[in-house]
Amino acid sequence: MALGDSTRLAIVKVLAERPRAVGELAAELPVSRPAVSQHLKVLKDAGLVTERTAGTRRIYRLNPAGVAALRDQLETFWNRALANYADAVDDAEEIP
Amino acid sequence: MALGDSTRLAIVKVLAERPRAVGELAAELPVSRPAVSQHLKVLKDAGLVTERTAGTRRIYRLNPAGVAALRDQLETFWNRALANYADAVDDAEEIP
DNA sequence: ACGAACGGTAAGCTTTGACTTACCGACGAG
DNA sequence: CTCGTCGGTAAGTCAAAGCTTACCGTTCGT
Repeated sequence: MALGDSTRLAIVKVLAERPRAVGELAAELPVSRPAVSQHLKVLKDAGLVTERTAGTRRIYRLNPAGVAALRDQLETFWNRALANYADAVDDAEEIP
Repeated sequence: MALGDSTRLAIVKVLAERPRAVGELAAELPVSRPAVSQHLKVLKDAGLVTERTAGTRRIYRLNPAGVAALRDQLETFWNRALANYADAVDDAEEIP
């Protein structure tokens, strides 16, 4: 999972507020700028962020499509898990 | 995140079908039984699974409360992220 | 009571991957 | 044209954590 790393999760949370340049992100996080760059590459490959060039700066923002896709994926998983649990309750409640 | 590891995610997916004993889980995964035990400890501490003793066997199942809690937590995050994106669209669409 | 099955724990190894420093190319300002 | 800013990439280091083997306690069947 692309959000498995805590730094990456922090980046996503910051970008959830508003788009940022790489240097801005690094300034708000306890890691160096290259580290942020590497994390952004992972997040971009995962489709969770998009990049926009503005002069010498690269503005990164969340990709709503990627975020929604991940959300839906998890949503179906939750539903299936909770549905199967409802069936399993029968076994547990045989003798109250 | 407790689901950051792929093996742990696989365990959760298997448990989403139906509860299993530790040995059963290990039989369906490409790792040893002790490895499964260690992952189950993490998942239990995270509140995602519960344990029930049945003779010499330990039956593990998903904890719907923990699953729902994580779901809600992510849900609020998605909503906030997508809401902020709607605001940011204004900047991008200034000059079509 | 004894043996087998089940599973948790400890110890150690190994590997993954996150981080830093160093370097280089791209772009804009002067 | 040149300098400063911004940021991606490479190389190397290091610590976190996942996996295995070995061991032990617990429980059930015979």
